Amino acid sequence: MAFTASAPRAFIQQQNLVEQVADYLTQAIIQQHFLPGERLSEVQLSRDLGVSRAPVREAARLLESRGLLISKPRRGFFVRALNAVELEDVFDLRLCLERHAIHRLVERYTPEAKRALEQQVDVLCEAAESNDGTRRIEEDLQFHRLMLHYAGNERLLRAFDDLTHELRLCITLITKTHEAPDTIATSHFKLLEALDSGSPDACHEAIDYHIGVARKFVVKGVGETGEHSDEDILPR
Amino acid sequence: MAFTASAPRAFIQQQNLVEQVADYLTQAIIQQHFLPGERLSEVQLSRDLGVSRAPVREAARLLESRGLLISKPRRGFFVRALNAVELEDVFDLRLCLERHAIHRLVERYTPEAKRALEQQVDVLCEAAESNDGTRRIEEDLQFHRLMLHYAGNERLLRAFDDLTHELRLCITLITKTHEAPDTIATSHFKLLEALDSGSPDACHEAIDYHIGVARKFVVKGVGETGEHSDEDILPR
DNA sequence: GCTGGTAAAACTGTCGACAGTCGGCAATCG
DNA sequence: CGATTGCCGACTGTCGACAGTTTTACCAGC
Repeated sequence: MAFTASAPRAFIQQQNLVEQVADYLTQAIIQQHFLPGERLSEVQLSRDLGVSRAPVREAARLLESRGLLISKPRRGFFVRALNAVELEDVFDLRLCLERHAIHRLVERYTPEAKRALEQQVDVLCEAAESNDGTRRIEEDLQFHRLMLHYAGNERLLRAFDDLTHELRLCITLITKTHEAPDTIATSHFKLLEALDSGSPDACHEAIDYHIGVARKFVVKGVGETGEHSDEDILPR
Repeated sequence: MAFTASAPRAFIQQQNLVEQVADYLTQAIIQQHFLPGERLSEVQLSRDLGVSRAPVREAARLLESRGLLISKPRRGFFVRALNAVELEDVFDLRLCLERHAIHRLVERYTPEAKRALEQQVDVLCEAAESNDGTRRIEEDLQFHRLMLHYAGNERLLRAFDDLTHELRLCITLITKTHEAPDTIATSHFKLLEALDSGSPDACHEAIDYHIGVARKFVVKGVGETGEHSDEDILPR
């Protein structure tokens, strides 16, 4: 059941200011409009966006729960800054979640799931050829969301989504240097092959390889920029 | 490093109303003061607690991000109700996280970690003999928090904490029927033994057994009460 | 007695304002 | 000349109020 409502992407027009502000802030943070560690003033934001402080506060709380902002009592909200260790942790958790997911998925690999994933890989390959880095990342993530979805544990998917926000935070930050389109394609095809084989071990290996590649790629990127050395979050 | 500050439990007195309201709501929900699916009125709450609506709203948002409340636009907040499927999902995710954690932990099982875990098992055993169900659960969860902590991935621990709120939601709800004290004890001793053995496979087996027992216990409880049949969240 | 529509009540979303607090700057003291 | 203390500005935490919407209650018609 509930197949029709699969992979929902919030079609409903969000009229409430809170979500609008949250989206604005998310985009601004990801696009480096706000620098990591920077302090966000509520009054400033409410003035800039033409709304009162209440929606701004609620949106900030939302972003805080997503790990994009940090709140210090009586000090305000600060843009989250990830150091190398936290980045490793994020990818380690991702590995944890996706391993589990693919193990579940291979046991219930329906034709519908297979079709959906293959279709998404097509979309992804197309996106990979384009120059739109954001779209490439989103389609990539969408593929993994689908995997998690068809694994049949909605709570697992939610945990992944929570993590995704932090992934975006650092990925978009780094990926000026693009992954080669064919690398992306083959990397995902291997996952499909492993699923087709029906072997849990093959799946395990495939996902380890897949995420390992992504991890190295991003961690290397962080190393290059050399920012965020050892200390935790910047604000004081 | 940072060993001394491990497992911090917020010494500073929390003066802000938001956290106070959040704590109040959390307790009220767990203790079944508010029934699953019940609607919470902001004005009512603010009147009862003697504060304005702003802190109540923010606290509700916080609880929403923790999965204890559900917000429907223009409708308000509702107490989350878990059905059997969602409950299975929660335990499946818990298994996913703890498996990963214990695999990491067994590879870096320091004497300090060993000592801390053993000490916590002692505390837990003591709590198990008492009649305080809440304390028993909290000490049990604290043991697992410690495992996750010493596994060395803070993000993994956060994911577990997020899940914990939902666990409390259903566990406290069910566990009038107590687990036998000796069951709790041996169940945790097996985990320690597996860690001592240094064998990942033994750890894997131990944690699977451990969580399997807890899962059966809770799921059975839900089955007994017979509530929350199939449909998702109650509101409407 | 039941159904459909209308009006009142209650509630959420949003706003502007006030008070307490924190950080920074300058003046004073050693 | 350096350190400490007091003051000032800015900002967060909290509050009460207003507008739009949803729910409920009531009444007329069948």
